[in-house]
Amino acid sequence: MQILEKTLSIGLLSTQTNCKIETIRYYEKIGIFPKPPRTEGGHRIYSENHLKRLVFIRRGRELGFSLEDIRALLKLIDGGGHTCQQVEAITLHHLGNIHQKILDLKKLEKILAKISSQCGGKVVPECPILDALFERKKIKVN
Amino acid sequence: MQILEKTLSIGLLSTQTNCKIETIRYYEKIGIFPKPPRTEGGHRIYSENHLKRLVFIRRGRELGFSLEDIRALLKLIDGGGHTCQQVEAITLHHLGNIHQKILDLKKLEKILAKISSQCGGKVVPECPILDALFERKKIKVN
DNA sequence: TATAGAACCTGTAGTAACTATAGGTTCAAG
DNA sequence: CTTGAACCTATAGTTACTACAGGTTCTATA
Repeated sequence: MQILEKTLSIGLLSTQTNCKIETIRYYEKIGIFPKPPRTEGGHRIYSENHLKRLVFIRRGRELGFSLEDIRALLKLIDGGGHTCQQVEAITLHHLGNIHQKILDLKKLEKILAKISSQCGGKVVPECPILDALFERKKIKVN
Repeated sequence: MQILEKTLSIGLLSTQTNCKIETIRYYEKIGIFPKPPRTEGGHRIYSENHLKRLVFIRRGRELGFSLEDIRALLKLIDGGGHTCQQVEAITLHHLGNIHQKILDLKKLEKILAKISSQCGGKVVPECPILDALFERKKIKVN
């Protein structure tokens, strides 16, 4: 009884993971994705394990983790003896970043909305937005 | 009666605008900031007008405008016959982008917070965060 | 089995908005 | 006149890909 493992060409892996072929090769080049075996002619042959790992990477990217974050997570996984707390730490750090970014953007939104609302639509060079941009000091938001 | 205009070295311009020297030279290279006259030895000499324009660019960047947005705004200004509405259009477009980004990040925050909250701190490879990352389908957020 | 063309290969350059470095020149103060 | 701070150019690095160009291999059909 022979065990036949399912294999995938790079094109198939690409469509299954929604990850462009160039990106897969890029991941391989920067060492976040393992080099697969090749056919005689040099085409890459992937296994189910490769697929799983690429899904992990793409999912992490979707969730806004940097490739370095993901590299760290994969290292934990590969190491084997990882704690859930170690993983949580990376995640919480990332969450903090996201939260800060949201705050910054909200502030920005307020400022822009404020100066934009003063816009009268004049034809002459009298524009509160431009004035605000020429101002060196920051605009106060309440 | 002689008119003496105030001039600035690149270092002074840099400190006054909080913009690194390299960045100033970069802006010049990509054509968003005008080439200034030089001393005999080749050092750049800036005027008050340069200062004003650089403040404008930096302020725009602080507000999250892309350099291309800023280029467009400057073109309007330089053209002279710009409408406040044209300026508003660019701003509103930018505001839309910001708003979308906030929504995306909030969604992300929710997902991450959710999977992270399930974390028990186990030592063994049983971690809801990693499980979530290995999942191909998206996590539902209420 | 021959062949056409789809799929793959490598290597390089481009994207945004800077930052950093190397190796050299000019300026200003003492 | 000398010293060293400030300046100069040109190039490469950053993040996470994407997009070529120019060539080779695989596979399906006649």
